[in-house]
Amino acid sequence: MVTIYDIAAKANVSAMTVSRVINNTGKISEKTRVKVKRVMEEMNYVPNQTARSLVLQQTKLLFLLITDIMNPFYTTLSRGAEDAAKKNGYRLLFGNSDESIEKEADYITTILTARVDGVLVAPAGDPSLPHLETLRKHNVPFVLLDREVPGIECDIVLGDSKEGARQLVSHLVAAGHRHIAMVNGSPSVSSARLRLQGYQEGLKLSDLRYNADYLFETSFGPVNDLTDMEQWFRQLNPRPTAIVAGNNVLAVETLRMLRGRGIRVPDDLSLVCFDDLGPYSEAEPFLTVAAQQAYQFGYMGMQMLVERIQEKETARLPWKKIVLPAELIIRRSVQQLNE
Amino acid sequence: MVTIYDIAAKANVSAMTVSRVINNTGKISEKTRVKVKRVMEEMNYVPNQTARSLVLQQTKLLFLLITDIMNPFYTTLSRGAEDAAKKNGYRLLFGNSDESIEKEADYITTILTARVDGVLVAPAGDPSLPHLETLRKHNVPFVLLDREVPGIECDIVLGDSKEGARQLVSHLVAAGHRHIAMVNGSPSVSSARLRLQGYQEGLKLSDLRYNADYLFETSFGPVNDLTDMEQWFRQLNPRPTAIVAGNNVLAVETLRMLRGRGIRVPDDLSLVCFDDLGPYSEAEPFLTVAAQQAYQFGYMGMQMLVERIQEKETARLPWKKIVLPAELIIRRSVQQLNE
DNA sequence: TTGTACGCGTTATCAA
DNA sequence: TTGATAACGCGTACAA
Repeated sequence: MVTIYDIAAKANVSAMTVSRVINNTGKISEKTRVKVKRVMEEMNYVPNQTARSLVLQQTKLLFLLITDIMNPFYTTLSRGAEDAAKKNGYRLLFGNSDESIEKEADYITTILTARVDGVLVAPAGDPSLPHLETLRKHNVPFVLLDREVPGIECDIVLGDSKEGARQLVSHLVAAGHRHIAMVNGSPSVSSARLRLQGYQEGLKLSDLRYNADYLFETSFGPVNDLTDMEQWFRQLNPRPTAIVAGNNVLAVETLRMLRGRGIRVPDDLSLVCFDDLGPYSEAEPFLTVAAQQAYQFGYMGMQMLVERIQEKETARLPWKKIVLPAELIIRRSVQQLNE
Repeated sequence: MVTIYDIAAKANVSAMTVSRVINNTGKISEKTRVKVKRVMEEMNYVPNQTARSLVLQQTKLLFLLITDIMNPFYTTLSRGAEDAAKKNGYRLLFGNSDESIEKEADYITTILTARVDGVLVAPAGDPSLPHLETLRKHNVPFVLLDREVPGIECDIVLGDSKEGARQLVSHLVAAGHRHIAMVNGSPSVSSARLRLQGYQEGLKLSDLRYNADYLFETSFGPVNDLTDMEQWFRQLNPRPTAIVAGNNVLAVETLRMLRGRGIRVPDDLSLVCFDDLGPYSEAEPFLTVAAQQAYQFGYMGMQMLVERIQEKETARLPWKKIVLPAELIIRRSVQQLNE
């Protein structure tokens, strides 16, 4: 491994001078600068970030913890975070908790030992609280994404889940639907709770009664075994004419379940959901959705994180909260019942 | 920051003893071990991976460079790599080159300065050669994924692109298609070249003539502007009855282009592609594809990488090459022309 | 079983 | 404008 000492020796200067050339600090004569640069080229010198981090007490490394790397919402969000990180001179580590508190705990350990400068977290749910407290205790700045965690105050980027869900229901009602079921994420996830509330409010606004039997709660991630959902659906009476899915993954899973039972969408049943499907929606504009600005979640969250890191020593700013609206995109998955 | 010295002071032992407790090395009396452990708990000690890396000359950090984080093939592959890395006690950094040689170059720098122990690379294309040579020069073990790069010898996991493409064509021919076009990735990407060869062989096997006009070459990534593809398609004479897409992203883009022109699949035109669409195919089994074992690409590639890292000092093993077969999955995007 | 001295590669501080 | 020295937190080698 080539070090600044190797460079220094070959260039007949001290290691410090080499360091100054590398970092553009201090005053250096043009002559030595050129000479040192040339030697660095010759020897294929690459600075050792590890040693640098050790003395500078910062890694210029940020971490993004998402809950589902297969979900286009999160991959799009990741692109936003990546772009913003790069723009600010940071590198980005990704982690994928799979909606699991246990895997999340592992990543928290990784984050602490890797001494990253900050973290962007989409928490697995309310039980993430101790993880966030750990980060706080160790002075690791973090910004929450997409989900609130009761008990912790921090910077956060959220979607307007309640309003989005309300719009989805209103859209269904306007199309003549009266029996509207919901397949939602776990109630331990704040966005799931708000979407349920929005669903309930939407019903109320149209003088429809909320029926708990019409609600199926699972995880926001892929559902390995559909039998529970199938059983829930089979015993619904009367059978709903429409289903609201709490997110895109659950919409896909619901679609899968319905297909297994020979039920066509939208002919036999209408389906809408939160979050868009990325490129698939463009290719095949099928699902009517409340689309979130996924890229912005990542980009703005990263901006907030970087600001928080850089203002660490200065005045403590109040926590910031950004709420991004969801946009109703009407496509073909809803049948018009009232003509 | 709490260091082993702080622990040592409070526990009335030397820093070395603390280090031994942490790493379970050397002989330590049960009494001091318990005492040290307790103090570590009390003080919320977290080992400093940076300092550790500096002295051990290894980071236990691996890097996965993919070319498209929005592509289900790569996200699935990532899951495989992640699982295998974790199983081997490594952490994983992700990077996304966006099919761009320039962004790839940036990541190569990141990789070198971060001093990761090894890299899994899906190269952007043949021009990636200097990047790989840089890694080689700096002694960073790497394994190539999905794409070969002429001029470099290394471990690699490939899909059987030629055979997969041949199968897709044969399937179309069997359905009565005679005018089969192809939308493919850049010829500077080895898998694109092989898929083109497979396409040509497939035609030949059925005594069909290869017509260069029927080939449209672009990037394997998202196509921002569809006008070129549209123009290509419009001037085709006779108009093909089927299109083979070089990967899933291009299939989606082709679908988008066709939709823009009011052409329905498969009614007006049939479409098949390399790579599956992940969960979407399950929900809506539409596209007929040559599916690759994406998860295995990542998992096996990571295994090879870890082996290569660990055998770095011992005998130099010959380069390994794994070729994974593609599986034809027949769905609804091909119209039967011959009844 | 435990401790001391040193080095990993870099930068900050202070002196020249 | 340049250099010598110490320090970042940890683990290895050797000594006690």
